[in-house]
Amino acid sequence: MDKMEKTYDPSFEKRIYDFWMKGKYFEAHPNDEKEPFTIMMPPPNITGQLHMGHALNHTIQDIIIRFKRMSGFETLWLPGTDHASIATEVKIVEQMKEQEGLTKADVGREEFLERAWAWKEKYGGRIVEQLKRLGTSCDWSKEAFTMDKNLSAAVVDAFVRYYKKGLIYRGDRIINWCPHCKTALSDAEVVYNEQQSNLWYYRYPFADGDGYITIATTRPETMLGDTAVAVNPKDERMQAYVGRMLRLPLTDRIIPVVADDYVEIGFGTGAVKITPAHDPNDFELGLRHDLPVIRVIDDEGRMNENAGKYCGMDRLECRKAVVEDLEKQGYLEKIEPYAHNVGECYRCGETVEAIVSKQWFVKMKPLAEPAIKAVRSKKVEFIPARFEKTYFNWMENIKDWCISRQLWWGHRIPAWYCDDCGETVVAKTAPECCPKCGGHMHQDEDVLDTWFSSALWPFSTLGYPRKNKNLSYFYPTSVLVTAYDIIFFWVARMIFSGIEMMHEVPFSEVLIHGLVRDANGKKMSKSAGNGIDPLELIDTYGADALRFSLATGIAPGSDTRFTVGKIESCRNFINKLWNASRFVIMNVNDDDDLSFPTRLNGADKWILTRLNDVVKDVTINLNKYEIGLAAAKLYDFTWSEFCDWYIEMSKPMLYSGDKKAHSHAVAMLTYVLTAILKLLHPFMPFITEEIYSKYAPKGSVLMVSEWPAYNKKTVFRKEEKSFEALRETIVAVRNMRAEMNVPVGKKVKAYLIPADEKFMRQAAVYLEKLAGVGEVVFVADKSEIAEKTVAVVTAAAEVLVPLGDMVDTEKEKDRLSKEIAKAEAEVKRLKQLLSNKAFVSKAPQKLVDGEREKLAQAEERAAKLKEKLHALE
RNA sequence: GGGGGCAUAGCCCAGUCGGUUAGAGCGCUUGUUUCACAUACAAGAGGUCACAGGUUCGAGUCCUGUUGUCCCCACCA
Repeated sequence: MDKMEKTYDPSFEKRIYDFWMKGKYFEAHPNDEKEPFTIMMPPPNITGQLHMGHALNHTIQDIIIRFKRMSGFETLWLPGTDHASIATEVKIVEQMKEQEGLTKADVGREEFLERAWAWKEKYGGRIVEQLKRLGTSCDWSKEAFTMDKNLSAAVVDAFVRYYKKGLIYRGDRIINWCPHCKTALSDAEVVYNEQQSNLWYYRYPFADGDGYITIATTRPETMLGDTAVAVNPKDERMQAYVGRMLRLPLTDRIIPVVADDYVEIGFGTGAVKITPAHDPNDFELGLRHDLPVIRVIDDEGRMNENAGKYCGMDRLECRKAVVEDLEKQGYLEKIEPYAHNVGECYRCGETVEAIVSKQWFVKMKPLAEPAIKAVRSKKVEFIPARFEKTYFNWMENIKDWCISRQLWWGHRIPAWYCDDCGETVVAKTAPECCPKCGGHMHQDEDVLDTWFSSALWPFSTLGYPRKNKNLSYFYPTSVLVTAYDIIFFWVARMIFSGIEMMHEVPFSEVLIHGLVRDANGKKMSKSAGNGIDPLELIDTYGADALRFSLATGIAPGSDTRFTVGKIESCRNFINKLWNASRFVIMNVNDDDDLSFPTRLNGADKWILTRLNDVVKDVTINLNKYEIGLAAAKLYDFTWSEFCDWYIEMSKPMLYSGDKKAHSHAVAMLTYVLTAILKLLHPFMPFITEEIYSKYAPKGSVLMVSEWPAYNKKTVFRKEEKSFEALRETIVAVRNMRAEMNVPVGKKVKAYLIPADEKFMRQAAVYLEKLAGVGEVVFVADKSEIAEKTVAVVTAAAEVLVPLGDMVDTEKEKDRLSKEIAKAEAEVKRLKQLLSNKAFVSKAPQKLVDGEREKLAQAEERAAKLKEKLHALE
């Protein structure tokens, strides 16, 4: 046996991980003898560093995958990273600017991409190494990157197929534009934050000089692009104005007053200025009324030539100027303070502009329909189910997805345009010349939304579009594990992509977890500086402790707070396991026979019964992804039952000097310990493997061992009950000692009137060891006892302890009275319950019988206690 | 505007098909350096399960409403 240190020290974790890697235990291969179980890792961004969110996400996945592996599945957990188009590009641009004062334009596309790949080489590996420290059992031989050759092939394949089916189109639409990143964004990439601003009221005069109409706006500068004013057709105040023309202030443009339901009668003045080029609603309204679209803001967020004298100004600067000019020229009616939501770029925080621009879009309606059906028909199940609502709400109201990005880092759009005739060709490879006129063709400059490639992740990582064994064996995958904040970005898009491309949903279950918050419930973020570095926690407490602290007390879909106290208590639990194991292992002698004992004693039968129940429950919990419940059960069983009771009960046998008894005890201890190690392994893989290696047969590896099975041959309900009663008795004696101030070390004598003499004679040794009873005298009748005693009454026995001078009659009377009151309250409650005819007739018979038995016990206990009290008076 | 979560011990949270004495952890009180572990052991205190109704033999759990709180979506200028 290896020597084990007194205190658990997690420094062996790296050694264990290397051992697993060397053994290739993480690798999965198509195997027709086994059922596959597949998880696709949500690929972290190459720019990312491991944070607590990753730690939680990967801990959950690893628990599931290790559990399934031990349960006999061919388990594939496929890891990888995401090129994170915009996030990475933003970082590289920042770095170039800071370090060299260079811009993208300075270096050019080719050199920029070289830098990006260099960045990927340098930082893409960083997060992978960090993941390994957590103990993740992914198949690293299949590690993927969204811009790998074959994954890029999948992207092109998907784009071309969508295009040919008419599901991808190019057109002028209003899109979200980030003036800082200088790219289009999808709706999902815009976050809204409330800002304090004003509502400006301006008078637009009628062209014929007769009166004016007042409009209210939050964006005065866009008035330069106004092409109409709209009113509600039902608005009686406005009806006379419809069809009349207005003279747009600061310009010489004449614009109409149009009627449209979009305008809310009660808001503002009831008249809205319409800027089709810079507002999504105005754009739609403009289409309905065939209004001109006049762009006044350019890609940099500056006013363009259509803005007349304001040309070249930044849009915020222009706002000031326009506000000033309108006031000077007498158009201002009033200004009211107003709070409203402003869209910001999810990557850089810049205020997003709505701009009309030519972009590529995915037509969503035809894709959304089958994706909705798949969830409705439970082909894909969300856990917890309430997230289906979020999903439906999004899918049912979805607009077309803008997928082109004016960036360089990403998958270039496989579209070519003819220099001469403008013909568009979408193909997997570059056309040599224009099929129409033979002219030269150039490729679209833009790249695809990074989420376009992530949407294909469940099959692109398995080699699609190449037909191969991995793809047919491991697809569709089993469960996707992710936080709720990414359902729209990723989960929804994987579902429709999988259905469209593979004709099969990408996964049958989506396990949603929450976010890791700080001790005060705040979201951890870099800017707030309240993030905790998981790597530091691993250094201090070990990966096992971090994992267990994240796994315990969590419920699917709910956020969890992380505190240092929590990880400390988990570390303490691991230390407990370490020391319990150390105790077991150091008691194993070379000549001990460790085979399972043929004759079991009462304590054995009790712990085996409890173990079976735990195996059963934990297996059910894990199959239902109830990770927090499973963890709590194991914590409790290991500590409160195995350590606190079974190990203590094994000591008399271990120290008896009887070789056979010693063998028996260590055989049982190692048997239960092994089961515990297996059950805990998914949660704390390192320490369980390490402990197991100290005593397991050579070559036996815990992580690929078999998951414990419920064995009804080792379930003993009668003994379980007897032992529960014995435990109760021991606790009651300890309690009595504490109350009567009996010194800890003092052995007392006890008269015993047992309920089951045979059982108690066997169990008497535990009273001595665990309750400090030095001498047990079995008596049939209390008349045999002459001394003054303190009485403890339980279902297992009456225990009468003479304490000599320490017996204080008054104190004992008080104590007994309290006990009697408790017992009588119980009797009263149960009598009431059982006198309820409806309960007796309608409740399950088993429950009623149980309550009857409880009543009988409580009555007996109360009677005995009263007798004792009587005797003292 | 629409949707959802949460409200349980001093604190932070579990609580599975509704089952009758509501559980951990931390903290608190008391005692213990006992031969696996003081990162420990033993004993204990501490709860009107937000509030009001309802369904049920039985409700922390299901339904309705109220209050408080957090989040997501939409974006009425």
